[in-house]
Amino acid sequence: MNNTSMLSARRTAAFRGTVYDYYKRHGRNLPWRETTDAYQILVSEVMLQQTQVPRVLLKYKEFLDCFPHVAALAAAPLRHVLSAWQGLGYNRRALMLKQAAEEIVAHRNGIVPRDEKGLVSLPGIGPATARAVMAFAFNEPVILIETNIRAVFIHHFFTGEEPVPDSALIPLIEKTLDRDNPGRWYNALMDYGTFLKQVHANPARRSAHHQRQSPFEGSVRQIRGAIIRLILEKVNISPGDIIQGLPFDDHTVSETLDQLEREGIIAAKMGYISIA
DNA sequence: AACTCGGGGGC
DNA sequence: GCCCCAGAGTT
Repeated sequence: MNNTSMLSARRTAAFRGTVYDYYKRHGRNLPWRETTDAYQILVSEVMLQQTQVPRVLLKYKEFLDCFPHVAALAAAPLRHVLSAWQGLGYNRRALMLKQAAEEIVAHRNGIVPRDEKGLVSLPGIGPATARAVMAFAFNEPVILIETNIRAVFIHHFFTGEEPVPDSALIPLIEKTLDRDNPGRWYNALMDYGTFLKQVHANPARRSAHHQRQSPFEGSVRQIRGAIIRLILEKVNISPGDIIQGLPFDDHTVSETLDQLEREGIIAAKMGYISIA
């Protein structure tokens, strides 16, 4: 009952109807759905990696005002990019997005790749982001899997089953894909998945690929975020100032500074720390 | 396959 | 408190 051969044309049509019916009534109006500009969509997809829609809404337009096209982002100082990124978390995404923009300007004539291979070759862009850009910017009929889509297919086709690997979802996604408008279809799936999570225990938790996060309080990533904020506030700051200014273990802060430097997010020069 | 990377809101 | 989030990179 849960395999592809049992997914009849009738059930396929019914499933699409359920998803599209929800979308027509309760679909979200989101700014990145109002454009087909590949750069603007790429920015939204990177922001949305492990970050909820309401949070991205707070920063998206402002970010595009600061960096309206790929050349602007490529040419911008990382400090400005990180400032615009504050509130989104996972600061290295901002670094990689800027590096991707630099690569596009330097080696791709300023044009965002249209194919998965080209997109995935860019820093910070994996298969999910690449396919999302292909679906939403270029309306390509790719097989897109992310947490909302997992929620929908696991809820509808794998009742009570766990764990559910993506390999079991792919044939269903393939079969039910609306090839007349892949972009609209995936938007509808994601909105419907968000809805399902509100009324059921998160079905995506039954994905074989689901992973709980370690606690934030007391974590290294808490320290990393605090360090970046401190450097953005104060232009000339020494490692000692940072260590003294943060309520965390001195040695851990010191090692975290080294880590951020190795990643190319911050730089040490003449006894001062700055954004790289 | 398991772990790390932010930050905040829902419950 | 615990949970999650339009994932990617590293080991």
